[in-house]
Amino acid sequence: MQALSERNKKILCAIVQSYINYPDPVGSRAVTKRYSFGLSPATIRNIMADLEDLGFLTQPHTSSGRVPTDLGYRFYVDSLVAEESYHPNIEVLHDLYRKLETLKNDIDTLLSETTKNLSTLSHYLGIAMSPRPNMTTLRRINLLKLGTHKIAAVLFTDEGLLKNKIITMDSDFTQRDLNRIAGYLNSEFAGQTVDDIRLRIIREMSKEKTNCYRLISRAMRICQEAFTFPYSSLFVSGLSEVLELPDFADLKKIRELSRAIEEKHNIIKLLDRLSESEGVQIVIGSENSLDELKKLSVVVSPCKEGDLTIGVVGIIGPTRMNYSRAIYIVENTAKFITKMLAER
Amino acid sequence: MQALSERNKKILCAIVQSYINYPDPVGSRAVTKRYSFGLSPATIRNIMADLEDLGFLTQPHTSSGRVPTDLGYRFYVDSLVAEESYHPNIEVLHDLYRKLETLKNDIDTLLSETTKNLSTLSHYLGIAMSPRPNMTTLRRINLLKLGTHKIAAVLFTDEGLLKNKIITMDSDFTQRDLNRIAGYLNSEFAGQTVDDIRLRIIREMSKEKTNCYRLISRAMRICQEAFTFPYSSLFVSGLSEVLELPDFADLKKIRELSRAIEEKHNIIKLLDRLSESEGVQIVIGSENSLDELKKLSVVVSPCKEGDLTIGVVGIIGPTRMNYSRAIYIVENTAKFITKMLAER
DNA sequence: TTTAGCACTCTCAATGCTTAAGTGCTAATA
DNA sequence: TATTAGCACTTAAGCATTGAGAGTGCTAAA
Repeated sequence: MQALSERNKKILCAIVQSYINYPDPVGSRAVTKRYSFGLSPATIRNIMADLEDLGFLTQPHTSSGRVPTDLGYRFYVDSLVAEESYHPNIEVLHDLYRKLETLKNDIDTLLSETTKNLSTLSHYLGIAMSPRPNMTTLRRINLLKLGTHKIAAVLFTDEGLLKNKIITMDSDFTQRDLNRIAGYLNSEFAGQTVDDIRLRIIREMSKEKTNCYRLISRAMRICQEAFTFPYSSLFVSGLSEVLELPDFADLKKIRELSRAIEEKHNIIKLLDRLSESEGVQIVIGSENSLDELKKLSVVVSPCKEGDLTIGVVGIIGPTRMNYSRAIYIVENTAKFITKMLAER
Repeated sequence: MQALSERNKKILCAIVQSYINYPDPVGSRAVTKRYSFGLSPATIRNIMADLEDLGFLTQPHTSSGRVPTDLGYRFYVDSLVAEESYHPNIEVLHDLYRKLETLKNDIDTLLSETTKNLSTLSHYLGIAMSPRPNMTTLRRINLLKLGTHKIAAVLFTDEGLLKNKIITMDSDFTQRDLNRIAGYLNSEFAGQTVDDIRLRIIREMSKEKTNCYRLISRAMRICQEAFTFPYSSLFVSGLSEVLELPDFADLKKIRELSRAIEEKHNIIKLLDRLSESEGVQIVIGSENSLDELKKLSVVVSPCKEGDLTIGVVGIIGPTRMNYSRAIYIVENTAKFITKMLAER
């Protein structure tokens, strides 16, 4: 079992390419017809058998054409340089995203609309996520008295997130109290991540018994609630788009897909991990650690402004995905969103 | 063509009931077997033919059992009094909703979790919607300076909604300016609905040229943005639940369903309309004005606290729905949510 | 008015048959 | 030695046929 010859690499890529374009297993004759390697079907057959032995291809059943394995797709994606594949014109993308300009102050709506763009462009599921509030850097906190025992905490972060929480307290506060507390919190905590702040609060709280400053002890109690955010918002759209694909022609596949996207929790974790790196990340089928995604591929890119991750955008689709196109779309979407958010 | 005899009504209901329990068209023999009317299949056949003529039943094809039409379901639902049908124990519901107690200050998360409850309980799609900010009554507005030219407007409404918006202005403001403007706005607008306020602002703006008070003219410009909310949040979940139903066994139906739930816009409008009435509302198949919903049924109930609508919860499922159970679930869910929100 | 009986209709699952696509292997060829 | 032509073999998929089963409508009898 020797390594891949240059020629065989090309043939492997051609097979993958062909399968991506036409949803049928590709046979030896199809390869000779669609690509001109100057080889006869019989030779291609031999090579295909070799590629199968190496784990790049499989046969759905004896005597049908070959289909790429996840390893095959991986090889193809890794050797994708500048495919001649047809992409949506950059202008089209530009126009689509220009329409979202007005939303740049409302991250959630912006991201949710972005997923619609992603899915109409790619015909796969569009996904987008705002940064987890827990990982963001506090710029400013304001406390507003809403009613007896009720306080609104308004958090504003470096990433441009504006989050609010209603807190119900045992004791009552005047707005003046709250201003002083907020002032204290800002001086102490501004510039730290919400997570770090939470940690510090827990430490402070344990010291609290011995703490004679009422201000601080009260501030701590408020914070404990204010800095606890239950979720990061994940937006998904384009289900009806995906259901048109031949890859999701049977009920079982659809069930799997729907389960995958209902477990937002898991996808959030995945995206969190993927958004640590830079640029477009691609996870193909079984490479995925999540069971629900083992038959799907994920193409995502973080939107980064310097070191700050201000969002993640991407696509989920079948492993038989037009990767070249998907990468192009995700890459440029990330660029547009980043630019838009940077201009705020 | 005479009106329905009492006996025929009972038989119609029995047929609908049977079809709801078992997903196969019901034949004359099945009726005599499952319900004891003391009549032979032949008689039932005659009656069924009559019921078909009256538009309550149809046959998928000559020589199969009958299936209720939307009119048939409507008749059944209207004559549902206290069905003996088996409902989830009220305790189960109670337990499920008690788990959401901690979310009562965060309406969006509360509603989103509620849809999950609704769908696991009913096996249909769970839906929930918070009131449109536009229709809510302003209790209080606060303006916070975020940075140069950037203001956060925090709105708090009688319904307990807390909304914020980031506004970018041409000119800069000090926090003192903003406080004065907010004070003015509160004295002028508190107690009015956001929609009314918008109207008034437009009127004020046209007078503005002649208005020499800088305070007011500035306030108006801020408001114009602050009181424009793009959407009302609709939560939907339970797709994978629904895909298990025999009613959605074929691809076409699933596509229709997925298109229906991606048009959130339309559903929001529908729910808005339905939430004006009180108690559980039921819309069956073609009774629905939306094309996407013409093959589905909707069971919803507003959550009302006095005159204030603080949310809508409900279920979307096939017309072949266990209405009795659905009504029970929706009714009690609405009660729990209302109670929970009233206790805030 | 109800019922039994019967011919008729339609779906559905199973069967067998044919076709088309594609393979692997062997032997001939450059 | 690598490539190719040829051929037997495998499998899925489409198609018509068949029979069973469920259900109907109608007629005539109770």
